[in-house]
Amino acid sequence: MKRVSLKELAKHLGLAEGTVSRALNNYPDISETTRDRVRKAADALGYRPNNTAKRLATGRAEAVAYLMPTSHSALATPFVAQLLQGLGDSLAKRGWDLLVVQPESGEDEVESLRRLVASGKVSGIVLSRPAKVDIRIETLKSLGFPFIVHGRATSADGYAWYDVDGRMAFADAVDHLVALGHKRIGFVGAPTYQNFAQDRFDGFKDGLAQNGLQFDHDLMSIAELTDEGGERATTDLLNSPTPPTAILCVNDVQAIGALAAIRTKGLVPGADVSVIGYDGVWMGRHTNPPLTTMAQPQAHSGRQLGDMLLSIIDGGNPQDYQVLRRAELVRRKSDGPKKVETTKTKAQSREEI
Amino acid sequence: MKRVSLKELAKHLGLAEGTVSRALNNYPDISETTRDRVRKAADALGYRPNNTAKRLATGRAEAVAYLMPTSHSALATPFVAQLLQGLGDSLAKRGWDLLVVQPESGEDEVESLRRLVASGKVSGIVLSRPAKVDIRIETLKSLGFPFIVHGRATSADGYAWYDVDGRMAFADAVDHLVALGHKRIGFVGAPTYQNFAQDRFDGFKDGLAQNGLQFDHDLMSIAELTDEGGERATTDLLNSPTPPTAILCVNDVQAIGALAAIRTKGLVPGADVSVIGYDGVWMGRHTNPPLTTMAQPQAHSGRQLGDMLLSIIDGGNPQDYQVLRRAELVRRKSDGPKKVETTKTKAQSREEI
DNA sequence: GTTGTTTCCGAAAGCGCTTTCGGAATAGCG
DNA sequence: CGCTATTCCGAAAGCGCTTTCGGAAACAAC
Repeated sequence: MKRVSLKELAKHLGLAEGTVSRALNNYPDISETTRDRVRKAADALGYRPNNTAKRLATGRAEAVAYLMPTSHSALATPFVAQLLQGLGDSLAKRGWDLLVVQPESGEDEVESLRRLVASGKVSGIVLSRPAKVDIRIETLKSLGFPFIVHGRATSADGYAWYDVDGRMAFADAVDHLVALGHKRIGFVGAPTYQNFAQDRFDGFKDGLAQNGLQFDHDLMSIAELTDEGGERATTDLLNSPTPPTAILCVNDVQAIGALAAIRTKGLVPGADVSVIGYDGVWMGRHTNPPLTTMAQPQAHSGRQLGDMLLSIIDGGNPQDYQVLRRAELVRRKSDGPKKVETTKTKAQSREEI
Repeated sequence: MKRVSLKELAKHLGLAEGTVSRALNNYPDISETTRDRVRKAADALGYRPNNTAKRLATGRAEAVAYLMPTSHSALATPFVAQLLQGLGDSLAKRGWDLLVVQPESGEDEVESLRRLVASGKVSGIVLSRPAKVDIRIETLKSLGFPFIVHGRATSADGYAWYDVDGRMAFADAVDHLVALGHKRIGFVGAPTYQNFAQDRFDGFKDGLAQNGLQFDHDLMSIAELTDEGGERATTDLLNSPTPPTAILCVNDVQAIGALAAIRTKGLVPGADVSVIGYDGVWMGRHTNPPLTTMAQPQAHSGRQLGDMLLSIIDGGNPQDYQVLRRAELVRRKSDGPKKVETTKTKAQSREEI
């Protein structure tokens, strides 16, 4: 199991180290015959180039880093496994490595980033969940270091990103709800320092506007991105004097909390009040009732991110690598037409009978 | 942003490269005074050692790899984000790197592993989801390469692992169900080439035995580890002439499918037939009804894995690093006492009144 | 047969750091 | 004050590979 070095290989072949190296790396100044000879011997002896040495010599890292989202909520990371898988696939085509790094706790995020690029350990970086104005993006931009963002900051210029259009999705969702007869549509949102939260909120307002509806501050509630958050926010909305008949949640996790809130209020989600989430998490199929949602196109996002980053590292212009995908409505059971009567008028009509 | 090298630092200080290196690495043959001087200058100039060069010189990789589970089912990877986070934390204490690698598709898994250890890119490996007899474990053992397994193979000797006792958990679950009056307990399992599936099945049988119950082949069904799998298997069980009154599922995802199967059969999970899952996935709180489950102690498993691996790399005996943790019952709403009467006898008893 | 081109390979200088070895300078001892 | 221990640092040889440069050999043209 002891490794064969280039030197040994060369000695074995009676060639110079440099020659063997060039042969293996397809330099044009090596004849086909010796190139063949070298290759044969190489895998006969089981030669494996030492990556570390290669990196030192070339200065190329042949690796990229994925920056883990810092949020400590485990719920915020349902997709990272898939994403890493896709990234890995993409990099594997070149034999590159994938590093997972997280900002050291307590350390300045930017300092940590600088260290990463300075370390020379990677030749590209994948960021996720950008803030509205994300200092990491600015840093990397000013450093001229290759990177790509999963998502977008408010300013989408001058760097590469892959995102799905949350704004459009929420506008679509409002359209859908309006088509079902809803007029009082609530919004359960997240703090908008994360850009996606802002985006989706903007989409919500777009949707209202294009349907001639007024934005009503009482119909919106901000909460953290957990089921409990969604539950609390929804409860608040429901307790208002003029509660919404439908609620849009900034993501599925919150939406699931919303369903719970509605049920504990003695109402039935989908009938009494509609709920639409966003993400398309697998679990939505099994909630009570199954969750209608704006589903992200998950497939291969990791691979695409990887391919794009690779192209940029190869010298591509980041501007040329910006892809926006679209979410689509997956109807399940948590949305439905607006009830024609409120409970109050229903009670009245019963009395009339 | 151009990096300062050791050489430059040395020149700046008027010392030799080697001296500076030794000073920074706390060699005893450097006086305190010059050590101080060096340190000060180092961070005044913003010196960052080049990891690649260091690795080449020392032969130490200062990195470990996490081998992604090969299963292509996205559902099989709900925990990897947390796990990676924990691993990262653990490694960060030493400034080590975390690589994520997946077997190149189509390539021999063992060959891929050998390549990884031969590459010298990492000094330790984390494996997950071992098969009953796992060739990767054998390979690494015979290579004498430091590694740790998340989970266990059938043979748990001669290597380090971190696992939660699925066998015990399922025996406990049977106890619980028996205490609730259930006698016909079904088992929805997974193909047993993965050791955890075997373990849990064994635990199920243990539980039956210690409660004086007979194992009945008709009460068990094997399916893939998805919700659909659980749904199909449960439907089969329910359609048998003598259906179970309670069902144990090998994991929560299947259990969620089981709930669906029960509902579509017109029965109510938790009342007509009890369901208990395993894992403790977050979503269980929001299923219909909320899922009772044997929850794994998730917290910090990644960090613990990392710490253990580090110890082994430092020369610890793998045998000394085997930790078995225990799952605990989280009661929600999908289990309940066995109905005292079947619908048939219920009818009879009514007549008697 | 001389000069000019190509073709193909050897030699050697790094890449940035570690680590062994030996020796100068200082200290300790009689 | 001379002699052996200590302390502290400089020098140099790598780690395994890449890449530039120059030149020998082979071929072409006149």
